[in-house]
Amino acid sequence: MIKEKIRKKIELIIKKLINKKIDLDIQFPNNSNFGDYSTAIALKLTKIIKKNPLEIAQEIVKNFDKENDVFEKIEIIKPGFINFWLSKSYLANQIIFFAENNFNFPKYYLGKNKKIMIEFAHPNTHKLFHIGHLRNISIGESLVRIFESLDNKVIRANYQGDVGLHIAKCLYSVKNSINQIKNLKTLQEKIEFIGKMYSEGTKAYEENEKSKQEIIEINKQIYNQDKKIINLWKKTRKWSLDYFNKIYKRVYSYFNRFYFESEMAKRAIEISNQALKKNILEKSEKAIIFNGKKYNLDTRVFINSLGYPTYEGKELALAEKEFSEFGNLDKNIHIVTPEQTSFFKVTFKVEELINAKIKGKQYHLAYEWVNLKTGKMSSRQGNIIEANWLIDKIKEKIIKNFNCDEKTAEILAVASAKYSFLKNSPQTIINFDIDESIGINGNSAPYLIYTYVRCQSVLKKSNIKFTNKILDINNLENFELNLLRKIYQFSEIVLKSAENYSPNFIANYLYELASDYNLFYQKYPIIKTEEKTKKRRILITLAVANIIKKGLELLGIKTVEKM
RNA sequence: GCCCUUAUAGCUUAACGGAUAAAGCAACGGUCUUCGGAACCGUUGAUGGGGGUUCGAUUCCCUCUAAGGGCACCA
Repeated sequence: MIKEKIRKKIELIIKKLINKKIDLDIQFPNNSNFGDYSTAIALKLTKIIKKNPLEIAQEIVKNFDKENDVFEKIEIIKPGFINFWLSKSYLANQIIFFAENNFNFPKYYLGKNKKIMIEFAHPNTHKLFHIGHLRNISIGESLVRIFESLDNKVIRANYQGDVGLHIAKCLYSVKNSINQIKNLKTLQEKIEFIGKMYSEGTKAYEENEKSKQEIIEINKQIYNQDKKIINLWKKTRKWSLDYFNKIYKRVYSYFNRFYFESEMAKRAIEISNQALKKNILEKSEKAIIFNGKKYNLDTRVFINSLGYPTYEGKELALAEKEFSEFGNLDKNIHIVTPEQTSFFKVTFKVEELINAKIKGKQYHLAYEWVNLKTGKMSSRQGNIIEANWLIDKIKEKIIKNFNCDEKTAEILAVASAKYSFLKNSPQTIINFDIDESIGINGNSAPYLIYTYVRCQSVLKKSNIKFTNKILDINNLENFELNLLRKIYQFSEIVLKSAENYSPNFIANYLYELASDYNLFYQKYPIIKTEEKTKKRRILITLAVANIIKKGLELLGIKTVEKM
């Protein structure tokens, strides 16, 4: 990585100047007039070295070994920026790698075992898989692929809630409508049925004291795997899981390990009691709690006064399994909404008090909600947007607007939905509007895929056989040079996405790359030009196509060859 | 009451303490005898208010306003 190279060289120079280590920022400037890499280190050093920043910059540049071939020039600009320009020949060589589908991804590990777990999706059974889950699974799937591309072993985990009051509410209503079950034919009908049962159960719970008591009783029965409810629970639970599996398949995800809340209860109680003996947890009003005051954290209940484990208690059992089933993990990334921040701070603390080895390895990636412009989604209000429904809707729109076949429309619809979530940072709340939010023009997946298809078409028509791939850098147009410089950045953008747990850097990079290519395509002939130029432009086209395909793959998005 | 987020153009969003705040949608105007027009170009338009730190703040700190979330037996 050239970035690291520059960093090390400057660090050495600075060490000689002031004998101190300094935080160096080296970046891709957002304006291409400022070179391929840029640093403001001279400006920062003015405090330490009492000199004019321009003088400091000159001192650094004077001692910087340019290695002839790699750097073309190094400029010092106005207040004290140092801008590095890569040479055309160096860029040309790099582009050949991309044209050969060799992306030179750096290795980036979150620890010495090179093994991480990403825990994502986690829908609750007996409920719909909605667009919030779709955002979650899109982010999770993408991060898995990004970390794998940087040479990590990634374990895909999914923690699904299959016990709890929401299920008791649902089953309460199911019991009252038990004779309807035999009329349910398709999986879709079954899912709609339990959805309806859930909202009826919720209503009964709130409006009728007797129903409420019954639901609480059912909840206990589920925990105890009571014969009175177990078969109905198993049956309806299976419907949900089948439905989830269909969705996972539809969006190209799979998991190495499904965890279920129902498998945690017993162990949760044991671990909590052990922690109680060690004074990590304490007893209060018949419950077992963690007193967070000492650590400036919230106080939370792990075992309730009836002796049942809460979500917190079960999390201890989950962590134990996760950290023991796959060898030594370096990091466990939980992709969960921010309202759980307090919950995770507390459970992480308790877990590391129980087992010091876990310390620092748990990470809560707080991704935000998808809200509706009309308000927050809530199953009680019945304004949930289901993931499948959304994808179907986009699919219809694509078929209507572009007149393409069903198979292509399916790929484009899934791509559009995922991309529209992934192009945003995970930490921003998305205010969702069905017509505006899922783009099929502009900065959208179909635009990227279209660009890819266009490249493929050019490549097919060009009909060039390369004996050896050499990119001729004579008479380079500025548009081409800009493209070379953009192409060059790909591997480092992937690294940046990993470092920040943010697939959106890749998404936005791909969009810029595709825009640059389309502009170039518009302005210059690729095939209808003299031989050397043609070969060069074909190589650029090949590199762009490969990067779009690979980049989308890292986002968990499929491409098509024709559309 | 205490704690945590968030506030960027009409709307939805980008921006790693840096250089002229970047796009899409919407609106308006243009490019077409094309290597795929699902494209390309142009115009209008923004950092909630007030302080501070810094050579430099959308980014860090304080404060006000507004919105969201969390703080013992829900998940």
